Amino acid sequence: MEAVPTKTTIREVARAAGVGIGTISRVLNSSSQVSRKTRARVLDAIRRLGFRPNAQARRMLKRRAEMVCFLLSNRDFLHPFHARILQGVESYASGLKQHVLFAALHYSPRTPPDRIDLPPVLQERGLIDGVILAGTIYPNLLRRIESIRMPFVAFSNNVVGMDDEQQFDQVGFDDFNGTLQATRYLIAKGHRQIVFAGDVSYPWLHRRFEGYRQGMRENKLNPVLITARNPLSFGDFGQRSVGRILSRRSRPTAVVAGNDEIAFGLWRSLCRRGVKVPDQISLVGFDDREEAVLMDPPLSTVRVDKEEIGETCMKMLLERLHHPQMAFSQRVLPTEFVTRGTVRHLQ
Amino acid sequence: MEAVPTKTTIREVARAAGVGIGTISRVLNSSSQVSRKTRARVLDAIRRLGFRPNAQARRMLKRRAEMVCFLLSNRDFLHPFHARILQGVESYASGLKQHVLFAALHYSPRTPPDRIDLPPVLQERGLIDGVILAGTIYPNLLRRIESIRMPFVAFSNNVVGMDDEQQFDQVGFDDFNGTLQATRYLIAKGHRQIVFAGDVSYPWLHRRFEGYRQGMRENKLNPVLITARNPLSFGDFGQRSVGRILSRRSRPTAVVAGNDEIAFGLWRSLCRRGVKVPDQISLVGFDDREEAVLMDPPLSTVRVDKEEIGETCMKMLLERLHHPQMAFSQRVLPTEFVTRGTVRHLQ
DNA sequence: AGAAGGACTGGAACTGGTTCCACACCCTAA
DNA sequence: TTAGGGTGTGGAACCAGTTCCAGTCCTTCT
Repeated sequence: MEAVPTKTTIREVARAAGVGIGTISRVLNSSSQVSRKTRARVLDAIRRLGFRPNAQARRMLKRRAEMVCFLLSNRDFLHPFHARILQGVESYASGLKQHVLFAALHYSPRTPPDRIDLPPVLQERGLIDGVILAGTIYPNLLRRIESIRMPFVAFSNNVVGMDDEQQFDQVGFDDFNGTLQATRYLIAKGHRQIVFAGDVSYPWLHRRFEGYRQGMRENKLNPVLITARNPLSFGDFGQRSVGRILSRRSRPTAVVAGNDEIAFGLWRSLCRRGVKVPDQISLVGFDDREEAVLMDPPLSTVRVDKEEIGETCMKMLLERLHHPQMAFSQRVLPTEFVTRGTVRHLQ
Repeated sequence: MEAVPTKTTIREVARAAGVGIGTISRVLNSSSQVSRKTRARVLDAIRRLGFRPNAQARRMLKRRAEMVCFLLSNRDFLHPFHARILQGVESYASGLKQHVLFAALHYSPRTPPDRIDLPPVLQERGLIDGVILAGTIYPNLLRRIESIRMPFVAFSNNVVGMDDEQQFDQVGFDDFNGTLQATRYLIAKGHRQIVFAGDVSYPWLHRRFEGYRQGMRENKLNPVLITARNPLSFGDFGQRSVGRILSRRSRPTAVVAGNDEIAFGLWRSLCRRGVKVPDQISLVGFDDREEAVLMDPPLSTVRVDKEEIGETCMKMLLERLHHPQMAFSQRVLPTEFVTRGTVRHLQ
């Protein structure tokens, strides 16, 4: 930590150690053979001069930025779900001496691909090796990223409007089996009148609804979908749906909410009407957001390992970078129903 | 978007446009004079060849990475507060074509500075121009960052254990005036028995307590501090404090919570005991986290503009980079009490 | 007409690493 | 004794930009 000259180059180190520049490079990359004596001399010179190699120069030659971009689309803030994915990406990346650039983007699903104004990171060449797409992803963005030949991996649960099985690397979690498990659990606890609350125009909520439906069907029960028109938000949707749920002829004993925000909205509205959860009605959510534990009683919900999603995205992107010709892969991570306090055992 | 040759250099563009390489560079940097005709020819060649300049090469020459690191310390997850600061940093940065690298770090306040294992980003030279420190900051980390001569700006509210007015660039918000305003508001609404709940061994909670105390004193009221031993978390602290608050001889009519998490814990425990907020007791928080609006009734609290903190950090860091010799500056951003539903007008 | 000045342009030199070829040296085998 | 192979080393060439100096050309002034 003594007087560190602002810049030292390998040439100066070479002079100080009385060796050639190639040798310095070899020592730095701890690769090919350098004799024990020479290596020691070089390391000593490096220490004396406080030399730190210039990362930019190496990157230029290596044609690797050792950096990926985490691109969050169409979210006005980095909410806990995506924040944890980012955290997963970063912690895995830093172990491999890879860096993670954070960028945000707002675009409309109707903008033509080549008119999407990508963040500066993606406009320059060589700055990053690849992109991890998070947030809501529409086909035009994917096409745009493809057009600049940027390798990418998408967090697939929020992909919207992809006609058929479009081919790209993706990582997601299992919406279908999450609600299937939750529904089976409710049925095992004696529930028969179970409704699903959620706007199924969102593909991920639709998949969750399908899981619920499967659970109902395999038990010869009648699936019921509750939707509201023009909700302001998921929470608002939950609050508005309560009336329609309670007023059904045969009153449901349990609700499968499309996500935790909806569950929260339902719960709040139920509280206000004096309907006790879980005594009078049971409730399960999906996502296991922080709020799930804040509710009283804490919400039984479907857990998703967000860090693992991030880690898997990063892992897959690195594979893609090393094998550009590799076939596309799609990982679906398992989800797990967690029992807390909002489901009552009937009978 | 036709066939884009993987790599094109300015020399090829120069050849295609029939000009010299210097001219290409001048056009790219839109700086010095290039005749209208030449510029058009060059731009056309760039478009035809699908040329995108190599960012690494420019960075190397310019000796600027145009990149800063957002370093989050000692948080096991990027919670909404810091996530929004990051978002503020990024949105301001991207307007200036600066990039933001996300990195996390865990360290103990007792590790000697030179033993702190910095993330890879900070170990290489030239990768980033400076650092924005967020999360909990102890003196040893600051010393470490100084020792590698890395310009930095710290988000100062969570700085812990800085003996005297140590000199460095910092941005924070006004803890003192936040609770002062909140306390004055409560007093204006007729409250006299007001207590403060929070563990004041955290410097920021201590400052908030001082603001509360000031508010009480200037109205000749007696400040009361409620603390609990060994809480697991702020939420837990809130829950545990309720007993001590309610059992006071002259029962308080209002509680100033050290932060929203404590307020949430208090509220929950009050609900359980059947004590109505705000009918039987008023409650105010601090931070304006998302949860504040989820509570029922929504929490009156002190708002902090997190995006603005991020933006100011970035702005200050850029100034520091342009004027390395400039005197250190400390910005304190204002806070604002927001009225929602948890304060009752007495009398 | 000639000089002076400004606008524009070409390209060599440069940045700070990596790569690779040539070469020195030593040891062993023929 | 000489050829041959392996190990270790020096440094030119390179990457893809920027910088800057010198030179051309065209005005404008004297």
